[in-house]
Amino acid sequence: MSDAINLTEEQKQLIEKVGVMHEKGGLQPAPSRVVALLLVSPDTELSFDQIRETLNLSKSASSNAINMLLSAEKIDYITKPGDRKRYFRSKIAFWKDDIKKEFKLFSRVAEIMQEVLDQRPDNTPDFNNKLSEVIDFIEFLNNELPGLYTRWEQSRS
Amino acid sequence: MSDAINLTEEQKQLIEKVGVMHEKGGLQPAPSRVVALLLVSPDTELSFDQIRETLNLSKSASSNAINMLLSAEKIDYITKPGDRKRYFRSKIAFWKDDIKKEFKLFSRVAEIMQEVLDQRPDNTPDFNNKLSEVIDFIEFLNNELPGLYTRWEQSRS
DNA sequence: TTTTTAGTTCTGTAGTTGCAGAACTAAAAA
DNA sequence: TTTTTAGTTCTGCAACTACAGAACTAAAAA
Repeated sequence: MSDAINLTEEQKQLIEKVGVMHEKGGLQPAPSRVVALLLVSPDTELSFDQIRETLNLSKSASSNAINMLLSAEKIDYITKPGDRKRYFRSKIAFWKDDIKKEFKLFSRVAEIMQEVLDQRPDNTPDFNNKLSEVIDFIEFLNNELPGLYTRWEQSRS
Repeated sequence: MSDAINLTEEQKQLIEKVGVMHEKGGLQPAPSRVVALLLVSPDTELSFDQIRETLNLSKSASSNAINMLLSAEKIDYITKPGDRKRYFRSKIAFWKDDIKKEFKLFSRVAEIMQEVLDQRPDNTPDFNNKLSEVIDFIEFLNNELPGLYTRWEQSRS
């Protein structure tokens, strides 16, 4: 008997689409399919074997993908009393943390660009000014983020 | 005689750092080094052979990297009268276009998440609401972008 | 105590990436 | 006309990725 989740053809295609989206974001194929499944599946908490059999992955690929996603904090799991299995689920609810991380990467870019600017000669002022603009705008964006959140929350109440 | 640009050890290391930054952004190693060189180099307009020899790349790697960056619009080039060479330079001045592109990718994510939401069952309201929040916030961010630019420009005048 | 469960870890490999080196090319110069 | 310049394209390969399959393991159940 199979643990595989029953999915429509549309749902399977959507998992591929969401999967490819995550691949473009730098995630490997198998972990991408796992996060995609946990977004598309009607049941949002799936066991190792449900994931494995629904996606037709080997045990090793499933294990590696799941552990990868756990340590990247893209998924977590719950357990049920009297059941040894773990039930994995998307951490989509913590999307604000993801966006914060994204902005932090942006800030890191600004830091490196500042290093570049610091060592540039003075005889390329146009170039240097443009570099300075980038850095300045990223820092501005970063300062604006908390305000953006509150304005967003106000806008929907 | 070598066309290689004279760079300090610090500049060479900074090119590696900026290069790795671009690799994390999804660019391949050789193109990453080329954009990095065009940011760090005191001279901002470099010929094919200057790039090639400064970075110790083969001709094929240089050619492929440069053409890749040209079609991605990360670099462009100028020519000089009576000189057959092209002089390549960073398009950092058009950083606003890059950020616009970045936000467009974000919007694409929201679109796909909307597709996911559209087909989800009603019996997972918490999950669905969180998905809806993500979509809503990304759309909000997108609408805010023009306003952010003007406020940034005001903040620095 | 043996068996089952719920995975993890190891080994091998097909496919892909990213480059070097060499051959090639089209336009300009000599 | 021949040579040089400024690249481009082709061929081959070493390294890496991403996975399958099999062996293994620790805890719980029988």
